[in-house]
Amino acid sequence: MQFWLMKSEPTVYSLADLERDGRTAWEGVRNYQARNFMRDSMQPGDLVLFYHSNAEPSGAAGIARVACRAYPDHAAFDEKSGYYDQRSSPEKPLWFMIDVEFVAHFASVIALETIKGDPALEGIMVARRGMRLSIQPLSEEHFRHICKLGGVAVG
DNA sequence: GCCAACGTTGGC
DNA sequence: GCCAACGTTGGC
Repeated sequence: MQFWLMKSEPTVYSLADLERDGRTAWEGVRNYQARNFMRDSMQPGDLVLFYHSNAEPSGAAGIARVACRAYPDHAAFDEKSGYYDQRSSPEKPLWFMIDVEFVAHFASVIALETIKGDPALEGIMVARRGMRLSIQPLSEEHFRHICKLGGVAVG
């Protein structure tokens, strides 16, 4: 079992949206490193910190869970989609996605500022300056610590 | 294969 | 809205 952080702009898709939907396809990832994490490493049952970026405040909003193995991102095949990529086809898909399902909201958002200032979270990738990767691996210790800050018991 | 130009991300 | 960081593209 691995732990992940996944970013989403709440004005585009928030944790509250995921709670309403129950489960959603994480379409539109167009970065090779993030794609490789989804395609090669993410397993059903892995836990995810749902991170709100470009938000007030930006930070970890709650928890989601990986719901299935990676499969081709069909938004890349759809010419009308903003995520369309002509290099990807159903025969030879370039981009992949997973489904995530809602688990829990934190009592309040754990702000990036809080994460950066917490010695227990030293070295966490999201706190690194200029870190733009939208899917990041996370140590179990860091994951559990943030859940504790958020008032949610996991496992 | 180098690297400058360009586009995007995302905190602030 | 600004701009630093950094990924991608494309000319050579």
